[in-house]
Order: sequence, then C-alpha cells, then structure tokens
Amino acid sequence: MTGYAPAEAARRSGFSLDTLRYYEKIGLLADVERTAGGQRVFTDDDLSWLVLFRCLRDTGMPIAQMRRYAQLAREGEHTVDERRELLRRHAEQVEEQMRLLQRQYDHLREKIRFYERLPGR
Amino acid sequence: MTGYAPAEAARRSGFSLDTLRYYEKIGLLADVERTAGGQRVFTDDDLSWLVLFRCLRDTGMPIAQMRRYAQLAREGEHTVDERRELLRRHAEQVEEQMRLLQRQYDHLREKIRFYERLPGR
DNA sequence: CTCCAACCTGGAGTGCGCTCCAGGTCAAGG
DNA sequence: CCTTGACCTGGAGCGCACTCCAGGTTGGAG
Repeated sequence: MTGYAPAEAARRSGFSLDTLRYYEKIGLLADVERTAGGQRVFTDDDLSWLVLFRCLRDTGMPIAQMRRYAQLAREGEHTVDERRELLRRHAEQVEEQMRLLQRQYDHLREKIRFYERLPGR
Repeated sequence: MTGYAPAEAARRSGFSLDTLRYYEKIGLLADVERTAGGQRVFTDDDLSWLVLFRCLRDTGMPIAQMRRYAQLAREGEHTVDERRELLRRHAEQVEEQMRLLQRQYDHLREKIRFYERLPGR
C-alpha cells in the first residue's frame, strides 16, 4: 500500500520529477515499479534511497560515486565492507570541506568587520 | 618591484594560468599590467584580489556576484555600503550552507555507525 | 645572436548535473 | 464515455566554471 505517484515522490524527496527520471536512467535508482500502463510507482524503499542520495549530494559526492555505492548495495551483503569504507572516505572529505568552509567564512567575516569599522559609518 | 610573472602568480594564488586569464577576460581582474611585449605582470594588489576571489569562490559565491563586487570596488568609496551588504548577505548564505553540511554530515556518520554495528564485524 | 620555455590571442571544447522539449499515452473525476 | 492533467520516452539544450588548442610572440640564459 506504500506506493507513491511520481509527483508525490518528487515532493517528498525534494528532487524534481526530471531528476528522478534522470537518476533512474543513469542507474542510480534501479527497478522502479510501474503500473500496467507504464507509469512509475515509488516505494518507501525508493524514498529512503532518495534521502540517502540527498545526503550524499548535499555533501558533495559526485554522482559516479553514488552510483558505485548503489551498485555495491545491489550486489549483496558481501560488499558491506567496501560500502562502509566508501562512506568513511567520503566523510573524511566532508570534514576537510567543513574546515575549509569555516576558514573562508572567518576570512569573510573579517572582511565584513573591515567595512564595519570604516570611518564615517 | 613587486611584480609577478604569470606562472608565479598562478603558484601563489592557487588558480591556474588559464583561470587567471579567464578572470581577466570576464572582467573580474581588471587592468592587469603588461610588459612592453604584452606579457602580464601581476602586482601584490592583484594577488590580494585573488585571495579574496578564492575566499568567495570556496564559499560558493557565483562568479557573476564576484564581478559585481569587483565592479563596485572600482567605482569608488561611495559603494562601500553596498559592498558591505553584499558580503553580509553572502555570509548569511554561507552560514546556512554550513548548517546544512553539518546536518548531512551527522546523517552520514549515523549511516557509517550502522555499518560498524552490523553483526559479524 | 640563438634558442626554447614561457607567454600571448581568440575561440572551441569539456564535465557535471540537471532541465527542457515534442509528441504522444494514461487514468481518475464528472 | 470524455476530458484533462499527470505522466511517458528519447534526445537536445543549458549554465557554470573552467580547460584546452592552434598558431604565433617574447625574453632571459648561454
């Protein structure tokens, strides 16, 4: 009973309908169910994949790597080590990204303070 | 005496030579000096602009907006209010970006913990 | 003076991640 | 039934930020 129409899946995942179709086309999202007439029906499982993709995408993982992860997951339990390692390496890159962002943010705030201290304001 | 050859400016700024030429072409970097023969000579002032561009770019500012900022700075002192506001608005977006990144990073770490707690490991 | 690595220009090409389109099909409300 | 809005496909197009290229010039070391 948990089947979502395309528009509903788009709304819930925050991806556009075009993006959902694109993700299926490139093999990120596999085997999406269809009605007899060929229209997509998304399951809760598809939705939770989409939540994961959003997390990975928001943290800057390239689509090729997300595809690799999804591929491994489809291959079965013997790939759990590799999947965990893939996520760990990605997390390290995210940490680096956060440090850089913080550093540049601090730099930006300093620049703003320079403007705030300008005489005449 | 503080003039840098293109390769040196690239090394110091971390931008490629092609990127430096591109930034000049689109009007981010204006009036770069030249030798009699037409080769670029970068000043310390150019270099500090590049440091700023790196900061803004690393924090996700689109080039069009960096151009606007550079344009304002060239127009003179009467644009300081607008420049400060531009940077402030950008800083707010960076804060939002940092919150999202942190949130998704936490999500990612949870996923990794799930793998670490898997039986049999 | 000669050499050659570094530089120049205008313009084409690239990679990523979508986004849009034309021309049709499906399915639920009235 | 009929309508109409949501959906389908394959493929082209887009926006961004570079990156590369061909074909020619420059300038410092030897």
